[in-house]
Amino acid sequence: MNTLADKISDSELEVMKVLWRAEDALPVTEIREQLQRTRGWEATTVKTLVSRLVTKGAVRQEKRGVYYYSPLISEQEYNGWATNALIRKLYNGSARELVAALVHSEGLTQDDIEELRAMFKVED
Amino acid sequence: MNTLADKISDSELEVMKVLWRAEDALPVTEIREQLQRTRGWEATTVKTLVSRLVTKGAVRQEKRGVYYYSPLISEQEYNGWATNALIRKLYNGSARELVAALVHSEGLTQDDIEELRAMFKVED
DNA sequence: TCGTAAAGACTACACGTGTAATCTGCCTGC
DNA sequence: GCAGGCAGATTACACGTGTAGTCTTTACGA
Repeated sequence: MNTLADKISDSELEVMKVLWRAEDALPVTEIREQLQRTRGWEATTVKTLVSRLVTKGAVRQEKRGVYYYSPLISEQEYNGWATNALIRKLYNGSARELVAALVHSEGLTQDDIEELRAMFKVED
Repeated sequence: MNTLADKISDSELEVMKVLWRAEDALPVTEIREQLQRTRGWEATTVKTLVSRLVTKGAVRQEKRGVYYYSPLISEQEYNGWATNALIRKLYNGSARELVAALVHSEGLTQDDIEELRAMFKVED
């Protein structure tokens, strides 16, 4: 229902994405550098976001001279939670309804549909 | 990108749902009654939410003695926008990725999958 | 050795949101 | 005609979020 996941804000999510992409823990300098380029954020902004994530328990902080940060929740977990939240909010909790809506509303291209059909064949 | 849709808050969405379910415009009294039961909200809370929706342009207000309210955006539109926002935020803009994630993560039951397969067959 | 820069902590501040209370004017029933 | 109640407008207020600035400590280079 309400876990860590729905407490991560949009800006914080950008930080999570950086951490998810990294294979190892990152010092804030690294995170900052990426987000400075991609989002134009100031160093302190990034620091604030990282701190909030630590407080929320979504990111671990470990001291190796300077602090290094690594995610405590995986991208799959997060995406799963967020997606389920949407499904509950908009589609009466039915994932099938969501997919049906996508199919009927041009959210999917013909190619997507081909791929998905293949996927469904494999699934059982 | 950013339309009306992403400006409707969670509480406001509850109001929209009431309006979407109604075939005709509703006076605030009606809306309030439903939300009082289902959500336990005070009358003024409901009024605030409705007003904010009017300000945001998501709901139309017309005076028939007392004010009557009706949605200016449909549930399909809204769901479409919100779903696409999620897809952009979490799945690199690919609806197919979203569906793939659902299939792989037990979001769908076996029955759902059956139904979806049928749906895909019909789709082309 | 002293200044300067960087890391980290603390503070800031406006805006949206959830959730309401209060005020004011009007209509209705006694 | 007066009181009470309801519609509508205005105000409230704490919390999260986006986006930073400032203060403090520490280490390094000149």
